[in-house]
Amino acid sequence: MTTPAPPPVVAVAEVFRALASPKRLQILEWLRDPVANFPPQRDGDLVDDGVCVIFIADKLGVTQPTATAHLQALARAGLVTSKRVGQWTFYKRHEAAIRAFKHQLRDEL
Amino acid sequence: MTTPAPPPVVAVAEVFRALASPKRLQILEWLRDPVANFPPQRDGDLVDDGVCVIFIADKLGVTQPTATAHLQALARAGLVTSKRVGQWTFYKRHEAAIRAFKHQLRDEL
DNA sequence: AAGGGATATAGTTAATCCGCTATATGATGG
DNA sequence: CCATCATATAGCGGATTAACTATATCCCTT
Repeated sequence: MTTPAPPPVVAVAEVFRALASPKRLQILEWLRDPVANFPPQRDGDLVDDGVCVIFIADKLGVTQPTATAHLQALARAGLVTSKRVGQWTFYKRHEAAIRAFKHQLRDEL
Repeated sequence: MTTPAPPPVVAVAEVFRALASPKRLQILEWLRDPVANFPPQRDGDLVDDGVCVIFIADKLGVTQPTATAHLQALARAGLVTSKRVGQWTFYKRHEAAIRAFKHQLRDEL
């Protein structure tokens, strides 16, 4: 499952819902600097492609399906994108969407 | 129950949780301009004191206890303050806390 | 083509959330 | 005081969430 780059139109409340979880906030924070927070990856660049699910699951201390669910929630909110490369799915921050969300808050909150 | 003015120290995730609800977002938006959004109030100034629970419940289309629960959630997150005056409890936005939260997001999100 | 590895999905359980009704509390006004 | 009004709390049912295990799918490698 690969999430396209253009930020999906998502209700503000749904973005907040995605952010209303310490685990998901933790993921977003780690993804700000993947090289510093995750081991080297063979088949994809940590920065350009993103981080594979298992690294995130391990570091979060949850099983792989649970990590997948968290990452999909973030993707539905448009905060991360996913990129399938072979058998891996790499997730990374969708910086443009995050920036757009912050600007929206500046006006609407 | 009156909430004191100084913004309580609240985990970011809890603020997001409070914001992850269309009804609560609606309340916050209405409270940006109480005079435009609510009828005149006899025993308290809409702007200075805040808006009473029943006005908000009616406009939200929920019962009074449900509105109280939403308002308490917002208060726990530090986004609104409450002020008891006689038999009324007036709620209004805690602008300083909201501003502080937005600044925090600018750095941390 | 077969085995194995990475991810996704299905299904379960416990916990939390959201709405309601009923009731308690607290203040006001005859 | 007593009735009433505004708010808070208690308690309940239905819906969602978060975690898990088990399994399916998909892709690579041999």
